[in-house]
Amino acid sequence: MLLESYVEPFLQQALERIGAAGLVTPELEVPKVPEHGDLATTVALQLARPLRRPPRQIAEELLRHLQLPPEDCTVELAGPGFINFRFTPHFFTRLLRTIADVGDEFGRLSEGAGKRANVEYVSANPTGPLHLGHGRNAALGDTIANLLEWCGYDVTREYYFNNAGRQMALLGQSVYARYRQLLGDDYPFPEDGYHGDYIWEIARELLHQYGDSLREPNDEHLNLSRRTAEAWCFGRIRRSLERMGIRHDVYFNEDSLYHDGKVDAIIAALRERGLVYEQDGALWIALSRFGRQDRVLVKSSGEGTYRLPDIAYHRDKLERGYDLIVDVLGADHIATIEDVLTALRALGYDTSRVKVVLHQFVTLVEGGQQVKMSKRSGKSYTLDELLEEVGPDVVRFFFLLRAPSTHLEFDLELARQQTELNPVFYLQYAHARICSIFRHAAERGIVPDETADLRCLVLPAEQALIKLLVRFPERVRKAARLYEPQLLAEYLREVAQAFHAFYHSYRIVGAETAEQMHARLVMARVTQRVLRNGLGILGVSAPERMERLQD
RNA sequence: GCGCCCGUAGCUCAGCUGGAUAGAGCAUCGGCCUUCUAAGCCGAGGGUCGCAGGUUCAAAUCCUGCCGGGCGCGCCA
Repeated sequence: MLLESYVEPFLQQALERIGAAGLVTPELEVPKVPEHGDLATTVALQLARPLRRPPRQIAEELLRHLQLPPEDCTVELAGPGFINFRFTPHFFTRLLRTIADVGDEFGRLSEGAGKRANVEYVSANPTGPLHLGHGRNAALGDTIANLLEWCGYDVTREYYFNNAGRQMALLGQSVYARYRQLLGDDYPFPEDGYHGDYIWEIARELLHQYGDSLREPNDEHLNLSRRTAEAWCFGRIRRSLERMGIRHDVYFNEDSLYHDGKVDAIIAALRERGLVYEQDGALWIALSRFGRQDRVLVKSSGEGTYRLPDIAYHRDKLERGYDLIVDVLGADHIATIEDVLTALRALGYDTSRVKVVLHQFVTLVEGGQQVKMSKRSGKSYTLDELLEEVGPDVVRFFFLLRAPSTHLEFDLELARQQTELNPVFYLQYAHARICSIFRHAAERGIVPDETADLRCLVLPAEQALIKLLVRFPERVRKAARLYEPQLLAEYLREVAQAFHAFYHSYRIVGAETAEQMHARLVMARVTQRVLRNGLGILGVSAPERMERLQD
């Protein structure tokens, strides 16, 4: 961003001089190989057609009009018509000075300042412990929220709590059945009941609290069983999330939508616009008018389907006036969320503020065998177990390393095995190393000079690191705009790599001159900030020291 | 059958709104610790980017078709 904004005016001017302004939008990109410079543009190639001239000739002419100060940047023509920009070492040390002066909060952006964003994530049904798929959703959603905060948004983290409907009744019945069985009664277990071990646990709690006083299977007792189960599951979910460093600002209860009339209001609004009709005793929403399928909103039993409160919930979020609403959802919600948004558009809402981030499923592999995850059968591998085995940093990083749109194969054996060599340690180690350098300096009574002259940082290893450091804000922006945290994770790996490489070849505290030492300390400080801030966005800790594993 | 996603190195995956020689980690092989932490550094091998067309000066990237895998498509959530 810094480099681009420096070049753009010069390029624009050159385009005007050759009479090609407006024909194409001049784009600048970072070449893949360093030999091609720090920035490149393909405008000459793109202009070949409209100008009906060979691209190299256009490039040559542009080159004559590109008047960049040679002490900052040199320009060259390459290949079929690329124009490459190469900035001078001095230019980069000046940039380093600029970003060093920004301070600890380097990377913060202001484009979202004054705007409010709502990020909804996890939103797992309170019918059991979280499993791995929820873990991915949690890591992704929380990181997206962090990214938006770094872009300046005022972010609300929200959990939509599905505590109404048939599934909750079923959960209560399952627990009640186990409770009765604990009492030694031959009580039938519900057909599609929840089979997990935790159901027994909740039943034991019920027994512990109420003894055999709930033996009569009436509504009150079943309701009590349901509420106990709900509270148990919710508490367990919150504890799991807290272990991952996640805390939502708002827990939105589905049943509140029924209590305060928001569900009825949706029906009334749809009816008013003629968007619903009755058939077979049920109330349908006419989505086929908008290229989708008609769906049942209210069952013939009088109960609403889940789509109904979902619409009410999203309407509520829209009416709360957020500038941006992000839904982080598993791939199985694709059809549903489209129905919801279609319904809201039909009601006259502008849904362009809603961004749906879909992530694919997590498949669990153990010993080359795929493990099926099903909550009802109770055979799922829980997020807690994973957190226990590899720790929160590894869990978060593992989930964030993949693009949301790709399927994530989670190999349990590999995860256990790789605890000691997980890529996350690579980043943390670079941070710990820098902390160690500052400790070392302090032990020697060295006070880093934050205002040091940086012009001596001209070695390739130093320049390579600086070039990466100046890109941090832009990478944050990009990861945020695309909702793809793995872009940031990959960038941080590059930064760590560049620092490790520098560290291996050169000394900081033991540098040849004091000037060099202080300049390198500034560079190390900025690297430390980038790593700490970047890891913070990913929700991964930045330890000040790490134990040596081998000798 | 219809919809969404994926197919890139032995394995798991990056590849930025099309760009110059396709990358990383792990695994394999070879070097490097009297030094601010070797959870590190340097190097090597390893690819018909699923297949076939199309658009383009330029395709892993965009379009179409096919093959293979995942997930949805309920008066379940």
